[in-house]
Amino acid sequence: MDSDVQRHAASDKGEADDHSRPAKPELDLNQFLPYRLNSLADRISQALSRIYDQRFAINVAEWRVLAWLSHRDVLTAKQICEFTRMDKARVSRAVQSLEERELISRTQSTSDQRVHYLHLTLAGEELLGKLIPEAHAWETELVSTLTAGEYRDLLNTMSKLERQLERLESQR
Amino acid sequence: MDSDVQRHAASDKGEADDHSRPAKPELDLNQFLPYRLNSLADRISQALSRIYDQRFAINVAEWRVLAWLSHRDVLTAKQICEFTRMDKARVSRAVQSLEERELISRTQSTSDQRVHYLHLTLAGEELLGKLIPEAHAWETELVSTLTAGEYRDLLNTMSKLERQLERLESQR
DNA sequence: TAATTATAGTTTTATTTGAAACTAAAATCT
DNA sequence: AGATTTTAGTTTCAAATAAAACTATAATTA
Repeated sequence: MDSDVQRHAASDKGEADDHSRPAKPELDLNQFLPYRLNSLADRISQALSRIYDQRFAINVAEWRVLAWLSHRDVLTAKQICEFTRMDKARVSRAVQSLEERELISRTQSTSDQRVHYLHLTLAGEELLGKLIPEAHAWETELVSTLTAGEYRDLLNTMSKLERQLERLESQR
Repeated sequence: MDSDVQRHAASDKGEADDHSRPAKPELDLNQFLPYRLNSLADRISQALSRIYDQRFAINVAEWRVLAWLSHRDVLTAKQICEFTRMDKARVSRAVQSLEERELISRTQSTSDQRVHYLHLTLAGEELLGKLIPEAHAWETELVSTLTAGEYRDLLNTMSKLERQLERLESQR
């Protein structure tokens, strides 16, 4: 394959047989999981966000808020931060814009004046009624070349990586 | 084949008998590949970029440029754009900053005054000499819970998705 | 109960980024 | 050859974002 890529150490640099100098390090980004994962995710995200954006004028943050609300009915901004792992400022802005467009509404908690319960409005549900099937259809097309087993394994492997990430992050 | 993947579109909600109100759409983001992939990639990228950033004051764009140069010795900015799929402005800035720090150097092509050949300086190689092993070690830890087969399958599946993405993108 | 600390959410500030405009050089066309 | 278009790379501009400061409430503690 990419056999000859390996070669070309620190070769022609002149200091010739210098012992102290470290061998030329090399990294094939295409074999490097973080890079591969990131660029794949990026491409997918961009392709999909074209749907959100062009057809519904929704950005990714807004889409995530809506999607979680479709799933959980009532949530606070804090919870959305946790679930989506988005920054609270980003969530705050998404919520604000969705409320302005009356796709969601907020009701202040009586027991704690700081928290606001978020829920979809009818308009929000209607929008999701169109958007979700489209998103699903797109995903289906994307994964249409995978077998059911491959798809399942992919999600499983991703879960494993997530758990390991959890461990690594808690260590530091 | 990809049987059960198909399902759960706008399926069970049956616009059936109820005429006026649309059935409540629902999406479980945790089962939605684009979301899962994106948040996993994001977390990995962030964790890893802490290494680049804290220990070497390198951002992700710069890291990618360096990594490709470790791999290919001499590249133009254009090529780096293609390989990394990064915006040319972003590449331009990364190159600029790396050159200022003398981690890479540029030599103008004699045959075409517009292009500049980029290559690592000795300092750049030295930095990579430390950074690459660390990045590799981190990746190894990350995937340490996967079997060799799982890891291979993951990369394969990702390649499939990339190819499909290519197809989908060329269609539109 | 008063003072301190923590929490939910917003706003401000600075940075990052992509898109578009731009520059200079090359390639193509007439 | 001169005019037009393309290309490589940079700079400018506007939008998105994260981090930090901030506001208002609630919880803790002394």
